[in-house]
Amino acid sequence: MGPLASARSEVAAGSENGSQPRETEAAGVSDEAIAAFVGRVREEGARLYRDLPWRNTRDPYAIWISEVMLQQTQVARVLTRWERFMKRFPSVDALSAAAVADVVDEWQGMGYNRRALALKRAADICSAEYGGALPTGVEALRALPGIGDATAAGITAFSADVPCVYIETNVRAVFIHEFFPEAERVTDKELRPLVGRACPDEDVRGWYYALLDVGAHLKKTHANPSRKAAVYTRQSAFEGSRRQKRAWVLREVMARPGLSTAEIHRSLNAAELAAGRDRVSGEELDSILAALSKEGFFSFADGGWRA
DNA sequence: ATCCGGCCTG
DNA sequence: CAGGCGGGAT
Repeated sequence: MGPLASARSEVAAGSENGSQPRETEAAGVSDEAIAAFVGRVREEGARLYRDLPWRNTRDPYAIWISEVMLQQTQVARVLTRWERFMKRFPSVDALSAAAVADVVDEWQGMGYNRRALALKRAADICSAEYGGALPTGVEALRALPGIGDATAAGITAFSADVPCVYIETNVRAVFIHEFFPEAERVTDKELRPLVGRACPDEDVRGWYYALLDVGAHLKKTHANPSRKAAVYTRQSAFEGSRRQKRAWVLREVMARPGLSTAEIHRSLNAAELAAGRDRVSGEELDSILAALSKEGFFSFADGGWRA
């Protein structure tokens, strides 16, 4: 029995449950249909293959960094940053030895700065507990900060070629397009058995590259099928948002360590006014500083904020 | 405006 | 389960 036995039997069991509304649409998919689908994706994936730099390594660390960067950041931007990051922090131990501020600094421009903190924390754990290597297996990876189901499976598939259920937006797009064409809302719980059944025992890495490439292509030629995923949510506007101010405050403190709250408030208001927006209340700035401080980006000492 | 090879917290 | 979290490319 391979590691996906549970996913496979889940489907077998699910097919006897006629009360689920979508059984007729997807869970009743035959093994032959899955095999045909796999063949088509493999074929189209070969034509659409993207030779991305992080695909030319099996180093779990390098792949981990790429997977975290690719969490909600598009390939085109990661392409401009992955090698630079790898050069500056070439290994788990190098990342662990670095200062938090340097990791956050390197991350600037990637978005979702929390990922940099999680990366650094996970590196510390790996350095201390796993001798500077990443743990193996989805479970152990999943336990590290910043690594969820998708990233754990991605690292496992791409570095170890071990069968696993890797579900992210491109994979969702392909499976929804193929198996849930009429559905309005598809949950990962519904996708998981199918993704598990489709995953091969060998060349897992090639299989998921094909899925990613076909999914990315699908979104260019069709309305994004991932929009029908239950987890799909649209984000509120960035311009003028708290998130924008928060990112601005972090950059400001990184650039000019030791700033007082009042000084940050003054320059933030200047920036907001220059952008044609209202002043920011002291309460909002305090709240932002408290959040950034609590999350570990920086702290207050000697009258100023610094990383 | 849309959306990105998601994760974490309440 | 909902909401917060970046910022650039198209």
